Amino acid sequence: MKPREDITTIYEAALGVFAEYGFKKATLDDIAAELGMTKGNLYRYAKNKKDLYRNTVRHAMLRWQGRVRDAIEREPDAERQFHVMCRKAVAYLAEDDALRRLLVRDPDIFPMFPANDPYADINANSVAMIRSILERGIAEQRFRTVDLETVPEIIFSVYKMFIIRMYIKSRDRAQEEMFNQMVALITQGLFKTVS
Amino acid sequence: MKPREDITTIYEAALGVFAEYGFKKATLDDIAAELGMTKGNLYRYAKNKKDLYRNTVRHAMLRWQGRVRDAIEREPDAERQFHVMCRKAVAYLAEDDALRRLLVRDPDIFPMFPANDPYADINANSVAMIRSILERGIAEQRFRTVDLETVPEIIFSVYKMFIIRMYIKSRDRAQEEMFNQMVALITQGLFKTVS
DNA sequence: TAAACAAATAAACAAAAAGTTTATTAAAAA
DNA sequence: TTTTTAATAAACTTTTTGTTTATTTGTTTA
Repeated sequence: MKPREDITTIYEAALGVFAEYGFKKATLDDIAAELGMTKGNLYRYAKNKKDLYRNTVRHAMLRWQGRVRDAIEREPDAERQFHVMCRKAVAYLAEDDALRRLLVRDPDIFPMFPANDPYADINANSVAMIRSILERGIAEQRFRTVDLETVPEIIFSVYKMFIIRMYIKSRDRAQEEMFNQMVALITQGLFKTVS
Repeated sequence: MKPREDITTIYEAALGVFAEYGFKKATLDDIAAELGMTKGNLYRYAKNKKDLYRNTVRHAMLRWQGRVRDAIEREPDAERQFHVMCRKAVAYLAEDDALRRLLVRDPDIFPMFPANDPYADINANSVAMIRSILERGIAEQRFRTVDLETVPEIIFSVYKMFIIRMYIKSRDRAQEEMFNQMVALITQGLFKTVS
């Protein structure tokens, strides 16, 4: 059988087109042309346009999340991990023009109300990542004891909100200042010794 | 009767939408929404979509041309006029993001072959402007005597080509250097005393 | 105030475009 | 060669979009 096109290249092409035109104005013909194939063939990789879009966003978000995860893996303690996580998450998003454009356009990616969040599983991973850092910090007696059910969720929500604010209103010095202050605030509330 | 919407605001809105999406992906609904009216009403201002597009481009080009004309009007002699014309034409285009985007997207605006040029009359004005500068320079005995039938056309064509090159391939230092050299070359060929 | 007029809308219509399905072709592996 | 399936091309369906038309709304003016 003819070797199947790597699904990642499909998502990469789709990401570019969706980011450029938005979901509505992007057509399957555009994406197929980008890939040098016909639109009918796209239906071997996704069951419809909406599905292709969702999986494309999912792919980009997972890559983003993966990069953050990789970055914190090498850090020696929970305090460093927390710090690096906060910094790298924005830094990597800043590098990914396409994902950023989608994030600004599509309110479903980071919804204000998490009910029916199409990317709930991915966001759950992020919350889990935060929780495991907190767990470790508490176990090592570097963090204050906090409720591991609610606090990771809250931290994630606040972080999400700031990212949206930073990019929907064009990123400027004032926004970054607020972001830094927010991270400092969370950090101070969390760490036993403020570093 | 209800006062008619100023045609300039129509063109301004249309310019923004056409520049953002391109002719094909821009819809009359988009433009009407931008103006806070319904698409049907647009047919009081243009006889169809293509016509609206043409007039929109025409409007933007005339404004561009007008600014250049204003800039050279105050200059004291033909040499200064020629110099300012060359400089201001690129400078004003650099300021007009929307027109620049259209110019890059739509090969009909500055066609390689002038036959069936939809903006022939506007471009003719530019040629005429160049010709009048040359006439004046020759009359004042500051320019060499050149053929006023062909030389203005040639200068305009060369200039056009450089503008297209500068913006289709992203504008960079090397491109600007070439542009400067071209202007210098024409100037040296034209002026009796090189300034 | 009422008639006249034009601008704007909303809805209808036609044509084009875009999403989806299917029959067929072609290319690779067994 | 046979089998398998990726890919295509074309058919089909639905939606969108360009265009027209009947109606409404708001101004002017007689």
